[in-house]
Amino acid sequence: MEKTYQPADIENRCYENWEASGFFAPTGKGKPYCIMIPPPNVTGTLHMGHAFQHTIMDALTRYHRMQGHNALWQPGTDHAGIATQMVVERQLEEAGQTRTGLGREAFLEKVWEWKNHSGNTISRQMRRMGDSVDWSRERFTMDEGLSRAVTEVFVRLYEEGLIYRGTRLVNWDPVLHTAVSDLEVISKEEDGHLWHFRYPLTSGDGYLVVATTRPETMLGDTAVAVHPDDERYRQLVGQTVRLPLADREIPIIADDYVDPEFGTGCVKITPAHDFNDYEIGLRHKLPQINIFTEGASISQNAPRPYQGLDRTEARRRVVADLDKLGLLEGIDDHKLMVPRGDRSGEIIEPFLTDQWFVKATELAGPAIEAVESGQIRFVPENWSKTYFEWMHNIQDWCISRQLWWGHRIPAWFDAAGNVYVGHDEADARARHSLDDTIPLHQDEDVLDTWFSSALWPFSTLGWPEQTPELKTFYPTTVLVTGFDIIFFWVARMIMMGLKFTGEVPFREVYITGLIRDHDGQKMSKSKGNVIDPLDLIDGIELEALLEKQTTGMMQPQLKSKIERATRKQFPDGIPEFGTDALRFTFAALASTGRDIRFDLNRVEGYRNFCNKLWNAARYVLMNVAPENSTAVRVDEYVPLSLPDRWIRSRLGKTIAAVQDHFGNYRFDLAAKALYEFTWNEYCDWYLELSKPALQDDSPEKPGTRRTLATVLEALLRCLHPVVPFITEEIWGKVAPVAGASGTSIMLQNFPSVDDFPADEQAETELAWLQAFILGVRQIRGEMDIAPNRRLPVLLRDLSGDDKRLLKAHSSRLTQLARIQSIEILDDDQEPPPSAMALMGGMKILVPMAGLIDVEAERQRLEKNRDRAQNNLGRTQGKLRNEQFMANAPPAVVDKERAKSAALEQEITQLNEQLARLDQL
RNA sequence: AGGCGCGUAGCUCAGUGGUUAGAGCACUUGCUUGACAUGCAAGGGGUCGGUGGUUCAACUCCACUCGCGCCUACCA
Repeated sequence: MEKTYQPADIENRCYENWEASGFFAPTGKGKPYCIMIPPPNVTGTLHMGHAFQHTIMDALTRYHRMQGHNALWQPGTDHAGIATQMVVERQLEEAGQTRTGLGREAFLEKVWEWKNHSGNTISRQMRRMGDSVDWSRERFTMDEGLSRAVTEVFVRLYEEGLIYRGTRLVNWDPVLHTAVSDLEVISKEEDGHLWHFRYPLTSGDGYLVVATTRPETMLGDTAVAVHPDDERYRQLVGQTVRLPLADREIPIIADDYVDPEFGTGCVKITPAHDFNDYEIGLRHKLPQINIFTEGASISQNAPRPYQGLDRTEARRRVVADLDKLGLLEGIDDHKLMVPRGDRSGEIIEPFLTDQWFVKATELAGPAIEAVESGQIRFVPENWSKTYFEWMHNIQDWCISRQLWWGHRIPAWFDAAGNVYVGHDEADARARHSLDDTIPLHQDEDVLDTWFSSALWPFSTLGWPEQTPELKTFYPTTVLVTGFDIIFFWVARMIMMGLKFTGEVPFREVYITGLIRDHDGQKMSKSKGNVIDPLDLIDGIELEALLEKQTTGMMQPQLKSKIERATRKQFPDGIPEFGTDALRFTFAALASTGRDIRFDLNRVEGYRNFCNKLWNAARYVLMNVAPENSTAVRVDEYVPLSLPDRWIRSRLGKTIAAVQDHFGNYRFDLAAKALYEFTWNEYCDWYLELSKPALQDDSPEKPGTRRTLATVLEALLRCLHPVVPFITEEIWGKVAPVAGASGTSIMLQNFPSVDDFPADEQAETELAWLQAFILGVRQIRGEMDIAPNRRLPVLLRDLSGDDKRLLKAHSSRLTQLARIQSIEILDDDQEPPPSAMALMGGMKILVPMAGLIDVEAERQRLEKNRDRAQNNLGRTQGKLRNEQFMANAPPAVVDKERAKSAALEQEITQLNEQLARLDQL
């Protein structure tokens, strides 16, 4: 073995071997365990959030596979309609082509080409991460099978009246020329203005003042509204005003919606361009005048002078023209929420169009019930509130998109505009008894990508066919995803799953935190703070990293800023950490919080952990490998020493803890338990304790060798779900000497607590040993005595146990504490001036002669005494408190009594020793 | 406006109604100890955001409060 762990060497080799051997496929035996991957955008790349979630899904899958479950981690990707279409359009643009120039069919060919080209990126990343997905079952939302599921669902929902087509106000992206769902609109506060306009009363005397943040929409006003109880305007209700510029007469109406306190208490009503106004318009049967085109310039429904103007230009002209007419009352600065498309970044227009909708309210009921009843459990539980919050206020879901890339809506129109829905054109005709002579054309639009994603848990398993996989793995076990897509995806999967399979799509939803950068910022391309997980695995030079951060930017003006930030954050680029270190980091960061700051130092720490494990294995192999000595016998009885018994007991408790934490999705605690056992117990203590026991003449040698190997072997299995590569590599070498066999660690059983039962006596005795060694080390450390200098040690006031344990373990003590000699003083023997450590009643003394500074020792003892004194004060305070004595459980009182006695003894001993120092 | 979360060591974070509140990183001191300097040993560092309450006992439970953040819905 190499002296340090070199991850790159082994990781690729390992994975290829696993994959080629078919180890990722479900075994077909045992309890089904299934995780559906949240399908990433096929043309994208995996970011840190994916890497994080994949680590968790893979750890769970490997863990359950090792528990003997029939484990399936189902991989796949989605077609990401808008995002992908945008990318391909941009590529066309660079080549001097346009989507419309190419035509639908040719364009789609281009998209498929791009999909095939870039789709590999994700699978390459996943393989590098060690993801044990069943590649043979990989699915894509636009696959034939999944597309059939989409059509089936659409047709059935349509026939049940749960999908309808209608003219509604929707969120319209005027750049992408498509409707988007309300979830795809990001509203942010921006600086704007509030313009006050005068609308002259038709009756001739005076005017009303309305306020607006969007002056250009006044061209489509069809009313002015006031609050019905507003005394100022009550007598005007029913009258009309003359809409300036448009020169239309519009009514003054009364509606509760108006807040009389805000502005002037008069609101202009533009039903075709505002969601609230739209509702008011419906209530009052107002006309809807659509004054925009699909590109948000002024349409022919507006007065001629404004037609064709862009919306921002139209705004300037409207304001200027009103000003000219003396109708501009004033302009105030005003902060308002501006809705922008999450893809285009452009201001979204409420826009009146024909779209397809899902009646979400009807699907929501059972979906709410499924979580309320506990059929689906959110982890952490609190996220169910977010889910309920949204589900109780759910709006109909606009599912049509004016795009080309996606599932084309299975609806056909005749010349009269009648719509016929079916699985395909022939089916549509058959269902509606239309003969072939009637010309039909298919709806041009496609479905929202999330529509197909909502079917993912069952469409990937073959639905609508009743496949064996569906029967076995559905409902799936757990969904692992981020809180940012609870509405987009989780809720919709629950609704669709229940509707079409009658069962929940998953039993549990584990909601992960969001990976943020070191400063707590969300990682995004525009901030230039995204990290490719592969760059942490393989490392990357600063220059290459800068190049990566600043290419393909949407806002090139930020380049220098990003460069500076990158140089500051990663002055030397990123070193190679390896997959396992990254995975361990993700596991360790997976606590219950919802923001996770990614800290490079943590990765480094866990890289060191891998190296520690590697070297522990090196040590074990040096000592157990048959070529160095006789083979370790695992099949016959050998006596086990105290350290052997102790480490086995500790391992058993670690295994139990890890199982517990996996069950509760506390990967941070699992990682911590594994880290602490490996480093602080196995390496720091057991390996050190094994050294004297491995001397040739030691009777403990056989037991120690066996324990070294068997504990390491089991530890590797315990670690494997989190760090698959290094454990596989080491296991291959350790298993044979530990009496284990098999082709791969990933097919072994997870270690069992039963094989490593608790041994409380061994734990107590080893704790004594540790305390002794620590006592001596403390004196050595604080007195600055060289580590290689062997110390003479005197002991006083030993209990029977002390004597017994000392006798049994003096050689261990001598080695680990680097002791020259141990001498037991009788009670009447006056010890020489010494530094002292206390172990219960027993005193450990290190004679000072030439070694120890009296003043330093005095300070050390005083510090210890003061600390003890403080504690004693607190403890005695409690014991003097009658209420405490009366109300606290007896066990707690006893504990305080014992503590008090021990502290008193300690203080007495320390004071005596301090008095001795004074006499020097 | 409503909902949710966070505030613990210099930094990133665990934590429990009753241990001396922990870890990693950083810091100080000493060490090339035959697995590992990606290491070993010892050490310093926190009135657990604030106030009040419940309790024999609060970092932990409750109320209020300050600060930060997120989500949903918004007053034109």
